[in-house]
Amino acid sequence: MFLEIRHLLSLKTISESRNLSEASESLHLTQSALSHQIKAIENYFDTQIFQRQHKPLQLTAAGRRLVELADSVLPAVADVEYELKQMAAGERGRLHITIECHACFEWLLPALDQYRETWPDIEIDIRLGMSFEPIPALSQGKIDLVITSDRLAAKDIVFEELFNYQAMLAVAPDHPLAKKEYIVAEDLKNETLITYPVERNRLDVFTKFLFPAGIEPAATRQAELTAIILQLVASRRGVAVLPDWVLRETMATNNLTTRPIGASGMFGTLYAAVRKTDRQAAFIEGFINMTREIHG
Amino acid sequence: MFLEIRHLLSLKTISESRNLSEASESLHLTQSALSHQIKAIENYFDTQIFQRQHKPLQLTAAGRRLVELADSVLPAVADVEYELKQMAAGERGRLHITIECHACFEWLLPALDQYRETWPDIEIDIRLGMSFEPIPALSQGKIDLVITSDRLAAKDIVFEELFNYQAMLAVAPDHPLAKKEYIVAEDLKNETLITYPVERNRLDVFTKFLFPAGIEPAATRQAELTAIILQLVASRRGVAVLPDWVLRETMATNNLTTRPIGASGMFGTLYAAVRKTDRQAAFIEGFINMTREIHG
DNA sequence: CGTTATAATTGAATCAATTTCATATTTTTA
DNA sequence: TAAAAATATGAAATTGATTCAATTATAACG
Repeated sequence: MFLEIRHLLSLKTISESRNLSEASESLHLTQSALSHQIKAIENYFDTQIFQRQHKPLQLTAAGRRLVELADSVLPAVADVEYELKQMAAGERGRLHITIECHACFEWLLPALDQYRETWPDIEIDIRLGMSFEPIPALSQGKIDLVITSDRLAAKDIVFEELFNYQAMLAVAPDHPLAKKEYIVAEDLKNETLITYPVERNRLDVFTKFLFPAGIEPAATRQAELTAIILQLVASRRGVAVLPDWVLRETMATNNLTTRPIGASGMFGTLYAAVRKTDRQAAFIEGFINMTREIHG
Repeated sequence: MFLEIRHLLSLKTISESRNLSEASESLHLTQSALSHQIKAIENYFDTQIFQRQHKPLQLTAAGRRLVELADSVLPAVADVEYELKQMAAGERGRLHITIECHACFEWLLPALDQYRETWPDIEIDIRLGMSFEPIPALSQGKIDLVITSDRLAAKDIVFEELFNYQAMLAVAPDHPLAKKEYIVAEDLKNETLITYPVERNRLDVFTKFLFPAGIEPAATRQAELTAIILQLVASRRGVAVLPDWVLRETMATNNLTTRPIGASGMFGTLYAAVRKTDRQAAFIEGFINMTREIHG
């Protein structure tokens, strides 16, 4: 490859000018530089590009082919350069989010609708993190943001605290447990516990509450969607432990009561994990700030 | 514009290699050069292109966009470079021919069929030269070859002799003039002269034969096609002056007799006019040699 | 977990290429 | 035909890219 973008730009400009001197001005070069440039191209290809000795600098067939190339290449390059600058400014980018907690859909989906308004050029996608470990995937650039409650060690990743939540037991208003001030592990011994379909050791109810007390619920059952879980609870088919933000909004409409887990409550924190290199990107900042505001 | 083809080529190669060193080998550069090149791009756009600190050198979103650009730009550039080299070698080019003499169609069209076989990548076109002066058009690159019998002065144009011809009077075999050894101007005083539809001063019969003798034919009539002229002559609707090569082939089939013009005959030469810069091009040489052989 | 091997970065020096400057040549215009 | 405008050219200067040598980082291995 001999040609460079520079050559194409010069050629294009010359073809749009009446003479070399005029072209050289708009290119911020001397006319001599252009003359040398053309000669170099003509030497390399061993063919004329301009019909010399004619007033309105006329292209030869070879010249026309080059200008044609310039016409297709230059705009493409200019576009990409513009896009890259936008990316660098954080106005454009990819935000592929993985969430580990199913319940997060409840606030994430409406939040993203709002986000899209401020960041129209960010390519958003959400994946449920099951088939792969999210933090390595983040390191490798397969995804761009992980919403998680585990702060794992990884040197090129930062964890930004989004908000705290309290896990609450959701029961039907006429359920016996609705009368208790707070729930202890033994209370669940005779209950059906409804959870999202994930491993037990990824559920706080088990890891932080039932396992330590050595208690096993009477039965467990899984449901994919939060709305289904809430309906099951309302119709007294079981109880569920959910973050307070899910329940706060739906308590009234779904006719539910919530009770704290344990005497001092069960709390957690949600983090946004991002690559250190992305941390300062405007569209990442924007996402973090927005979610903090929503839950502030 | 900051990006150059060089950058795109490096990027593309790196993206297809396992590491910088490997890429640098196929690019015939040191790995240091590549490292500097990448850094320059990253500095300019203020954004990462590769996910560092990971074994299989992984592209960032920005990097992917650049490789995408390279994928579209590099083949286009390579194609044009190849085409230009072909053009320089004369294997590819444009041969837009203008003919001034209508009769030339008779040998030109079959000749071009033959030419196309040897020069498949030459873009051929024929135009009847009426609306413009052919030699300036040639200078300006609007056309590439003029077939003419006038050798006009023009400094960037060369005239290559193709072949000589004799202008002959075509008459029906039982026409009184068929018995004469040769034709004198007065012989046409009582004849209908059939010509191609062009100005008189562009017809040799008038400029070289009738005007000097001050003779006007009894009538003139025009016909576009040589075949029509020949038919008209055969059916004794008039006489016509045509180059010998036209008549040689059709004399037998069309039942015609030919007679020389003047005691010493009327001769002419056909030239191919081309730009000096094109003269050496293989496909121009090819055209000239072919027509010379046909008429040799 | 430290050691070795491999790969990437960095800064300085070198080398190559492009641009400018000054001038000559060519072409156009009056 | 002279003057003006445009282009071409060669040498010097500048810019920019590449290499070299050394350092640092990363992966591989015992």
